[in-house]
Formats: sequence, C-alpha cells, structure tokens
Amino acid sequence: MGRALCGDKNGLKKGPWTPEEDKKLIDYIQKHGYGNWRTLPKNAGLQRCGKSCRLRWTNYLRPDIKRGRFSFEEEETIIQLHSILGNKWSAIAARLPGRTDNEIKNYWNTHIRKILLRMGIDPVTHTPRLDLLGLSSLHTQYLIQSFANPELLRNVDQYQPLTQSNHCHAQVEETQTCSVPFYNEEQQLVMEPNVNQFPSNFNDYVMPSILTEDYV
DNA sequence: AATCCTATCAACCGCCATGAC
DNA sequence: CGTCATGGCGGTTGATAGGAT
Repeated sequence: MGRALCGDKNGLKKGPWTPEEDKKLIDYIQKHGYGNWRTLPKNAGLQRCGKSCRLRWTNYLRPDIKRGRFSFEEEETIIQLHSILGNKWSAIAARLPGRTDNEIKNYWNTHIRKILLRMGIDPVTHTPRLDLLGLSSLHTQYLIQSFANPELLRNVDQYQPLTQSNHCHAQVEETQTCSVPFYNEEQQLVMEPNVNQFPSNFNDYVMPSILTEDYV
C-alpha cells in the first residue's frame, strides 16, 4: 500500500492558493482547530491535500507570523544560530518568534549565503574558504572576525578585500566577541560566541561537540 | 519598448521520525 | 516487533516581479 498521493493525480488542486481557499482554511481552523491534517481539507471543503493545507497554514496564514523584511538583529541571530545548528531551519525558526523555517531558509539562501560567499566565507562551515587562504594574514583575520561577529557584515558592501587593511584592522580591534549569545531550550546560556574559539590555523580547527549533532 | 537576466519566495517533493495498532 | 498513517523537515523548483541592457 502506497502513501496517500498529494496533488493532481488524486484530483486535488496544486499551485498557488486563491484568496477563497485561504478564507476557507482560516475559517475552518478558527472554528475547529486543525486537528487531523488529512481529513481537514475534506471537512473544510478544499480540493487540497492535507500536507498542502498544513504548509499553507504554518508558512503563511498563521496569525502570529511576522511578515516583512528581517531586522538586522534577526539577521545576526540567524547567522549565529546557523553557525551552531547548520541547516536546522526549524530549530532556528523556533528562536525567531513570528518567523517560519521556510522564510528563514529562503532568506538564508537568497541573502545571507551570498553575503558570506562575497566575503570569502564558506556558508556551510562558517570558516574562510580554503581557496582564499592565500590572502594576507590581516585579511584572513578580518574574515575570521566577520563570521564570528556578524555585525561586521553591515560593512560588507564597502569592504574591499586586500585594499583596506588598515580600516579592517581598526574594526578587528574593536570587536572581540559576538553580540548574540546562544541559549538552550531552558534559556540557559550555552555559549557566548567569541572569536577566541577559533584557531589561527583552520587546518587544525575542529568544531566543538556542543556545536555539532551532539547538541541538537 | 522589448528582451534578457536576476532575485525572491510560495509551494511542492521526497525522505525520515514517531506513534498507533 | 512489524506495518502503516501522519506530521514534520530540508532541499528544490517554478512563477513572477523588478532591474539591466
């Protein structure tokens, strides 16, 4: 026995939701709660699969969703959490009230990832890309500071690699810790990000266990 | 004005974890 | 213990808007 199909093979509608469908879904959930997603669409009079309804609700229609641009603080938090949790979008979203995992994932892939790449930082490991390690040690130091302290990302557009060393050095000396501490589920301080966590030689760098699957 | 290119984001797909039976 | 249904997650796609040429 196969899984229940979700989509037009079952005579169910796919693609963008219409305002009428949205209204049906909202009205139904407000009256009855969502209960069982599989039976919801039939009860609500929707030609959609339960999965599609759940996605529409959790990513778009939920009343507590905060829409609009991400604030700098949110961006900073995402970068910091991603360096700890990796692509655990739902875990990151759990620490950003009103934001969905899908929204954060999209924002990461379209904005933050590009900024990090432009700065020569591997968005997966949050370390300077190995192919760029031929840079001057001062430049490398700036990059290390930048991924440890996302505040420096503010200046990414002005930053010119290899040509503004003095300017960068001044910033490096001003910022020694990251401004976003990390808390666990019980709101206990797990880690206060600090650039000193990172060695000068990345060939020797190993992620601490608290930053890997052990924690999650 | 037309065409092409790029960025954005809603939505889908496939897989995995979990719980009920 | 095995099977199945369901929910949830991360990766990917595709439509569309906006900018560049």
